[in-house]
Amino acid sequence: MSNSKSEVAYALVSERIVNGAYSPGYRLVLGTIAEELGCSVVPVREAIRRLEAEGLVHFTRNVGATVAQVDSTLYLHTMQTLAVIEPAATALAAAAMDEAWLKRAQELNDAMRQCLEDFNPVAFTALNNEFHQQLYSQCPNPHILDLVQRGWRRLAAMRASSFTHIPHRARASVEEHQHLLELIRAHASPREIEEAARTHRTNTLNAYLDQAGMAPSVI
Amino acid sequence: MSNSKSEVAYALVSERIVNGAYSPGYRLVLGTIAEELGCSVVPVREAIRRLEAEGLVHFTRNVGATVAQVDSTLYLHTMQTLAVIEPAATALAAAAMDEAWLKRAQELNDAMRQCLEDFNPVAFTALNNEFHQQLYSQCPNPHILDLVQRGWRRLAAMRASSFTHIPHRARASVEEHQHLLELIRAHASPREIEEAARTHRTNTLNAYLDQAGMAPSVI
DNA sequence: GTACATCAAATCGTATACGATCAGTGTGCG
DNA sequence: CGCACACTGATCGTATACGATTTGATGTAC
Repeated sequence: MSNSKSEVAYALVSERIVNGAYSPGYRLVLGTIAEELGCSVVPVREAIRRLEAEGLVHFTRNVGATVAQVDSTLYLHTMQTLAVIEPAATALAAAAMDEAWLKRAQELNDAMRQCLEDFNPVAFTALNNEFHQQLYSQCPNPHILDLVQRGWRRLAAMRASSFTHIPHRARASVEEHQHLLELIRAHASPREIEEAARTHRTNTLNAYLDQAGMAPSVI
Repeated sequence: MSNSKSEVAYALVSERIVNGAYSPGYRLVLGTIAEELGCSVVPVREAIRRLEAEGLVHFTRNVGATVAQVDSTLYLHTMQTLAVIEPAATALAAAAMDEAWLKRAQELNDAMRQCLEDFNPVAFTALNNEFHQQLYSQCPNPHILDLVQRGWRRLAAMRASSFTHIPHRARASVEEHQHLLELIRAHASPREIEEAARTHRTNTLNAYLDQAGMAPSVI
């Protein structure tokens, strides 16, 4: 028995938020979830508080928890944070990347390119997530790695509200990925790699901001 | 009654860790803390889990919690994370900085310079913290701001082993602060400000690493 | 003397119970 | 007719109780 009940509760609620079963604003009642899980409210409570700390749910004392509402400001803030952290994680990870890792990343990006031909945006998004994870997963700094993963989780949670639909960025993304891979393959300096990764992320963020009629991010 | 008991417990334990009353490795027993607070273990448990999420305590299932051990690796990771985030926070905050804020920051740095003359390292460290907080506190992105504050809290918790060991950095710090202030005053680009702030932090980190006989940080 | 099984104390994990707090609703008064 | 206030149902916050797990020690066999 490796899992405590509070971990089970955490996994369940977390999963449902990320895959959209609980949409933003949905009210999370401790008693109801506990009943569904066949346990008492105590472990559920702990799970909810953990989710609150990650920003996936909003919690008000004596009132209860709801799945975090997504608005463009929240998206901006999350994406901006990721724009700072993920490139750093990638740059740190680059040193630890061997041929096998690079090969896998290259395959993922090639598959993304294929998705462009096939007009398959769902697969494209999935591959995009996997590609980025492949790049930063070797980051030797666990704090930074953790922050990046949290950021992506939050983005995944708000994917349901179709914030990430910026189709005309897809082709440029693939090219920017390719450039990044070539820098890593050539053992470019960490700063160059970080710079390229940040440009990639900032471009995506600004494409969204532009579409929403907002000013571009200063970072 | 604005504070719940779990918040009180959180504040108490947190305070004791940061000010050193609970030193690293100290065993945090739920029942004992609950008794001291005059409440049951449930709120204490929640507080401990929150502290775990922040990295201030280490928690093992069915065993218990201890104050996080500090080693040079942990210091490196925390400092490296801060080296990525804090400069970004400062750059974002720069746009929102008015004259009053700049003036206050200048006063703090001048006071630090005075501490150099007076050989007052304790006051110097306190002013240093305040100076940095002054810089990033106006950051309009609450996620980034939160991450920076958590980083500083962790450093505070391990302060015993950090800043006091690299006194020769103090004078350079003041000069780097001054440079940063001048960039902000001149409305330099966010990237320039970020670059200067990162150089400042990386220099401090590398001074520590060098002294510890470790290789400099790649970021 | 060492290795292993067994046991007991300490501590955590969770269930249940009850008091506290809040949002919504209805009623009385202005 | 509108506002203020008390009431009510739902839900959270915490106390208490007990079972589950770990750890370290003790005893026994080899």
